[in-house]
Amino acid sequence: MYRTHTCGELRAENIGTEVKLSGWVQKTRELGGMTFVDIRDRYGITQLVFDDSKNAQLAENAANLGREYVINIVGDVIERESKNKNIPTGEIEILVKQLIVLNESETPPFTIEDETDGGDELRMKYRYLDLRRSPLQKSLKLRHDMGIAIRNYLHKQGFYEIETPYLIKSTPEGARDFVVPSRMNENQFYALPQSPQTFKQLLMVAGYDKYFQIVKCFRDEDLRADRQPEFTQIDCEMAFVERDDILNVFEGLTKYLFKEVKGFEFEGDFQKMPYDTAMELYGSDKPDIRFDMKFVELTKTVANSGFVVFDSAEYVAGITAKGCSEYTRKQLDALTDFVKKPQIGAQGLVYCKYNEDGTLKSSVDKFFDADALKQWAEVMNAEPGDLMLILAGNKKKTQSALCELRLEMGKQLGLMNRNTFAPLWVVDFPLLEWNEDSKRFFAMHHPFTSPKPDDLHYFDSEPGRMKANAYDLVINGVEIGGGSIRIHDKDIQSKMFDTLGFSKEEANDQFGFLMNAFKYGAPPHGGVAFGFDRLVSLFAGFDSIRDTIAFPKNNSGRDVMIDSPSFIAKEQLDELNIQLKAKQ
RNA sequence: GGUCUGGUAGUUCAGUUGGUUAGAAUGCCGGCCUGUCACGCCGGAGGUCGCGAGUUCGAGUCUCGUCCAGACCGCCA
Repeated sequence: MYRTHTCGELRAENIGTEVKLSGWVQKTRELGGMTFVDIRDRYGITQLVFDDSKNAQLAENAANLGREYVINIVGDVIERESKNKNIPTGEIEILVKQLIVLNESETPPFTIEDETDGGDELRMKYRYLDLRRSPLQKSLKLRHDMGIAIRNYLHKQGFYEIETPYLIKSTPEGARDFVVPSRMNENQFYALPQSPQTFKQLLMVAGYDKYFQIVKCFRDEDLRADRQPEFTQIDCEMAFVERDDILNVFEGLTKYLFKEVKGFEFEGDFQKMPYDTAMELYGSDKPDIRFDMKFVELTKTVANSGFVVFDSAEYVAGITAKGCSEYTRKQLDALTDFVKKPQIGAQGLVYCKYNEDGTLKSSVDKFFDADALKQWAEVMNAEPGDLMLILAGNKKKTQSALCELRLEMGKQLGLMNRNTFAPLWVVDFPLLEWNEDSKRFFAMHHPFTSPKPDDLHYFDSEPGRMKANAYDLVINGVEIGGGSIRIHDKDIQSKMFDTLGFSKEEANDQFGFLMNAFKYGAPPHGGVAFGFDRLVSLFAGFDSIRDTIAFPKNNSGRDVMIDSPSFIAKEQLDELNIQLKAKQ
């Protein structure tokens, strides 16, 4: 037996008992005749004490312990002479009688402490050491707790967790597939699933009308702080439901998680906002509604002034930053530089200060007199003390630039509190997106998404006008997940493939199994998938999802600890009948 | 595919206009220290300035290339 207790549980009431502990050496503090050693496991830290005058050999052995040695001790719990109120075990210490070194350790390349001195690169290379640190252990515990809560909730609601295969079939739509060669089927490849989409629909056809799975998905696309090549979804599907049945269940799940795991309760129902409204008011399909600062369109208000930037613009809109009329020239220049960054892409920024004394000062006074500016203020709901920031140009680009500016102002004004949670459902997405390069429509969500029934008649006349019965859950400007009511009618599905430019043969080749299934009584169904990693990082207050994952990959999709991906032996390639091509 | 930022001691960083032997903190090693808990004090070791070219009398510093890491744009149904 290695231990009678963990390193985090001994308290004053244990004084006088003999205990056995195992753990890692956090730190040794030698004070001449006396040595203190902190022993750590995932439950906490306990102080060991060695007294030279009582056992000189033992004290010397203790003094020779290095950081991260794995040790096993037997000793008596005693009351500390000087207590430490900062840690739960601070009232007691262990007077050690026996010390066994279970394993020595090299000095780790960074300190195993809450605030480590290690940089990201090093921490990733030695991830198993990084994972010893308490913030990471808390993060993985949070992830575990959330997983359990999700399973409990959905189980109680009558859902079955059903596994679906990882080795599936490559399909042309959507993200790039990760591909796996098949040895037994020469020159053929499996693909790893981008999501279990078609399988969960087949489970609906099979009559498992409430399905879920906490499941890995794989997409071979470029990465970001909140994107990994393999990530985890809470994947769900229900049959005999309409949109609001699904929203209710998963709004319920979201509220349950916040309450169980964070002790946070939402008031009332989540807002439902049509996509068009989200774009108009926030310039984004995932608006951060922790703060207001909505867009106000000014295209008509500012028309025909002689200011060519506005006059020639398809779209002019602005936001009102409360209490910012005192912004200095330097701050305004910085905002202008911000919107002109290539990533933001605006040509310039027009501002108008509504001064405390009621006067108005804009960067375009040459073209607009006081009355005109007053009218801006009225339309934009600005009051003395406020600052109006206005962008103009192509509608789509200007909306997205103004969205970035709004978020930047929210950041500068401290309106994006990590402990505030503002959820909403964005609904009624466009069904299709026109792609200019390939001159064809793409499904905005995926090709199995049902059009809104009222829009079905546009299929032949104006497909681009159709709205989808699709929805996203957005919290604090993060897309937590989304879903849709699916097409369950083989004729509509076939029409959808037509519109997406699939020939009958292609559709049959790629998705024939689904169309076939739909011939045998497919129930109306729909579902949702939440990004589990993102949800955990939102709960943990992280900017990146990486520290919610035990072994994440870096920016380039590499695991720097195991050094993957890697080359494989020629024999392996031969067996797979694969020949590598030299890079051009 | 693109834009930007960074790479100097085990680690985190500083390093001026291109100029003597590249510094600090921390960690590590040795010594002292009986109530520390960021222990303290004294001493010591520790450097391919990412890599390769170039400019120069002289490059950590300037130029070009390249590799690595991070953030973002494109991309991610």
